[in-house]
Amino acid sequence: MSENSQFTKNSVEPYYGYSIPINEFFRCALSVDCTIIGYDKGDLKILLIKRGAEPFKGQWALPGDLMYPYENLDQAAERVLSHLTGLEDVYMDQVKVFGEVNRHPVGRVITVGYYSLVNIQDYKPKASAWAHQLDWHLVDELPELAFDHNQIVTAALTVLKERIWKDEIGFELLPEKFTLGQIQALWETILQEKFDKANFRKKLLSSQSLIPLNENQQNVSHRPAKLYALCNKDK
Amino acid sequence: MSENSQFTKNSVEPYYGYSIPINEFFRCALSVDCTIIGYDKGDLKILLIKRGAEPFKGQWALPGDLMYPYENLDQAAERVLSHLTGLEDVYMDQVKVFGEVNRHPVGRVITVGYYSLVNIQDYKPKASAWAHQLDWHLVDELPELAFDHNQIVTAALTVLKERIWKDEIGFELLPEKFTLGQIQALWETILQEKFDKANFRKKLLSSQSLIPLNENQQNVSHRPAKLYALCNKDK
DNA sequence: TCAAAAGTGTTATAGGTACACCCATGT
DNA sequence: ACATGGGTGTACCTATAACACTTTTGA
Repeated sequence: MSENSQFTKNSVEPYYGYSIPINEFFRCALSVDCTIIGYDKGDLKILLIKRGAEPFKGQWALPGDLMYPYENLDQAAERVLSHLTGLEDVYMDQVKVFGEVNRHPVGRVITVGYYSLVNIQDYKPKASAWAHQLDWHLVDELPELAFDHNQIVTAALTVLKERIWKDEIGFELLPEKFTLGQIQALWETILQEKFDKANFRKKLLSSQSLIPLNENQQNVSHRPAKLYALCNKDK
Repeated sequence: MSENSQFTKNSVEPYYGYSIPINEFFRCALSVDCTIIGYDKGDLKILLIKRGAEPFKGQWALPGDLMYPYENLDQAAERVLSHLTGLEDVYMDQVKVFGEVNRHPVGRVITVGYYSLVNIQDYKPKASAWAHQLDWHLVDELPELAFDHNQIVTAALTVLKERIWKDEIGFELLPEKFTLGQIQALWETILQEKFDKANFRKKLLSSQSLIPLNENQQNVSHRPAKLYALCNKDK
């Protein structure tokens, strides 16, 4: 039971027999919070902002915003991401809704968690009034975040793990041209698991989702690897 | 862009630079809509109510309700289900959020889709003021539903299919004691796919999630099948 | 010449598919 | 006797796991 509500469970009847004025229901705000995941030299990172205003002023948080009256949730999430990174057409998806009564001190704010995968090389930081400071943080060294944002990150990473094999995502975290070794290292980082090199590449190549390029790695102190590109997804 | 909003995209700035009063954000309501799935003699069914009030008066809809100020989303969903069926401790899970701007004619209502699985035999209908009429409808013969409820049902069924193997759910739709043939028929109905009898039972029995009982089917005009019960889930 | 990572082949095994067959019961 | 669904065994095939080996580069 929330302290910021004068209504108790016993005072209400369900549906069309509302014991409180209908207007009392229209007092929620919706927000989106984005877990923006990047990959850099073998490490998974999350883009965080330092909050410039109360509540949780000075604390790190996921970039997010209230949903405006004219937009739907997906649009709000895309707006947050594009304002922050300047990137458009980035992979994004819903994770889960977080609706605990007291999760936001200012009022009843229900948030929808999103996650997106960006290639850190493409990312151009755009500091702005609402994001005084923003930085990539190592995924296993996250500070304590504002609100329930640590929970949102955890849920986002779980969803990513579940979807990586099935939907063949994750390539968004790599440059356009990549080697099989890079994919393997990335998936091993995400799934926290080691794979046999030979078996991994057999499986990946048989999936028909990679295009082999006529190009090799350069300036590496070992046999240069063949570069691949992602097939335009048909499914 | 919604017609019931006086705000346009160009008039706003993101986050902490709000160009509209903060109160304008706290005008949403949250609702839950439950896709209650049952299984009866080889058919999947969904429990629908006939709406007794505008909007969409007289039209079939998913049972749902606005979320009260004192409760969180899961609690709201449990309340809807328990008021409707009298059942407690039923399998339930979030499906997805539906937040299109104009999805609800009365105002900005964002709904969270839930789905739950109930054994029709245990179900005791509880007609009430808000549900004048309620009935099970065959899943492939659903009428046109109020709001975006057809979309919610589709999403719920997709989630069910995705989770059935991984999480070994679906048993909730069967009586406490069941035969392997019954499970196979159920899964074939849900997944719209036929399985080889021998292979299906090998796979299921090797999963260690069923307890064989010392009991058989009775009064069937063929060899009576052994009854099984679901193992208390440990994972 | 060495380290380091790319890249390939071979074998064993587990799991899945297809299908044939027998069993117990009510009518 | 037969229809109906329960229940089992076997042979085959494919996916994958384990591991050994060769190749190409920079230092």
